[in-house]
Amino acid sequence: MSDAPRAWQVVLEHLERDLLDGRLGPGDHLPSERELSADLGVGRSSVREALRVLEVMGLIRTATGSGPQAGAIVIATPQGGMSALLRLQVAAQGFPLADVVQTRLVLEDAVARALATDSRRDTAEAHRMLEAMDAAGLTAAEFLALDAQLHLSLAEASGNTVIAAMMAGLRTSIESYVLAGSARVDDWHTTADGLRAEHRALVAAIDAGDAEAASRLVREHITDYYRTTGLVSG
Amino acid sequence: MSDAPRAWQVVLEHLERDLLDGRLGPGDHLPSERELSADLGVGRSSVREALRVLEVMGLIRTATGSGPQAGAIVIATPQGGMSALLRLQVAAQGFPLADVVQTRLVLEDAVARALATDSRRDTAEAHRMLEAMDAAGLTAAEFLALDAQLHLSLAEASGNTVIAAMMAGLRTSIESYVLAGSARVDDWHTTADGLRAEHRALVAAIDAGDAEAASRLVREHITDYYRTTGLVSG
DNA sequence: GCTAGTCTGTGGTCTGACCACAGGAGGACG
DNA sequence: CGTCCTCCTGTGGTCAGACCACAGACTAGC
Repeated sequence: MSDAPRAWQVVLEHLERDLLDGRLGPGDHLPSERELSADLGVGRSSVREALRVLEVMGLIRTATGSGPQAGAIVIATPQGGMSALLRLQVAAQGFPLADVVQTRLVLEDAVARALATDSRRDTAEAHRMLEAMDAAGLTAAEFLALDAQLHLSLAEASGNTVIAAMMAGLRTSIESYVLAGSARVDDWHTTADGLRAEHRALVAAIDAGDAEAASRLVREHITDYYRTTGLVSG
Repeated sequence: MSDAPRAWQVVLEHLERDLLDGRLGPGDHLPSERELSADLGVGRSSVREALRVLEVMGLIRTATGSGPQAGAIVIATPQGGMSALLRLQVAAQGFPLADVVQTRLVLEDAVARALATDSRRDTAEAHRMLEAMDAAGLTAAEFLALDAQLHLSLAEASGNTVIAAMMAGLRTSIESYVLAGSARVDDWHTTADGLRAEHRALVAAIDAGDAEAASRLVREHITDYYRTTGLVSG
């Protein structure tokens, strides 16, 4: 029957259980590869395959050498893993671009509403991004990078780590398409000015606590960009 | 200098480029491990580490033997990868439970609204789940499994593969907690009846095209469960 | 007490060797 | 001629062993 658990799955499940049961937590060191190999009765290469998965998913980081920083350490940093997953799925055509954009719309809308109705919101980082985007001589790539950071800072300000990670991942997964879209715009300078104005209006609405306006502005902002660049019909 | 790209990253990036450039697509066979190893000038073990990542993320499936079904084949099935990622991140405490629940609320709300306003919606599968949940003698685990399928079928009916995958992943990541929550309920039978009624009301609102009611019902439905089971305060 | 060299253990990688498996090619047989 | 059966090939799955680079600890020497 299916009583053939693959060796690397044994390792992965063992480590997952250690995480769930609290034997492992953020900052802890994993046993060394050779130790895990011996303990679980599998080859070291199988251990490495499992560790590789955890590393790409952002659960651990590895370092060579010795000392407190060496070895595999649990660091739950979800954004990297989410970005990798979404980017690869889009590349493999598992996620249509339109679905990614629409999902971003849903999440951005939720973030804008949540922030506007949160009296303890902190939009300082977002304001810093707005300032940075005013700099003259920015290339489209630089501008869009700051644009991404602005949206991400809003997501992080909302306090929901899952949504922030998903937003970062969604953005990463379509980064190349967004950049390609900017090249299709005849007058990038004018477009950028429009984006700047939309950003300021959005943050202003959030600061004012106007959830409805913030929701409307963010949806228009995103929809407009994808329509003008022709990335997504509609 | 950080000019030390790790061998498995070379493989991963090579394959990602093949996917992006269309040289690889769903259904295609990857070169054999030994061939990739020779072509890229890395060891076979490094190739395997990269393939393992792609497999866990749901991008490929591998099979031994020979013939058309053997080898590594591109299959972009996002739900498995998303589930694994979210489950592990929750286990590693990268995602607080409350954030997962809140994100689910946002997505379910979006799904309910989208379905209600979509004239071409197909809720047949959801109705089948409703029927199945009426069966007598269901254990809590069985009931909750059907519950998950119901919500997932709604997400899939909305047509957004990204949201469907995220919902599946979010649900998986908190599956054990949801089940544990059911054990805390004094009178599960009554609770299950309440859930049945809420489900039917939700689907009815969707079928009636009443987005506002569907939104309100789904939010109450989810919030209620987590409050009664004491999993999330508030 | 300080410095410089050595030692130890880590991940990173490669090589080679098996195994189980599934299908195809070919021959043996009716 | 058709059918069945055996062998062969190529695949992923796994393991063992061997290096390497690295970073810190440890130690001998000054």
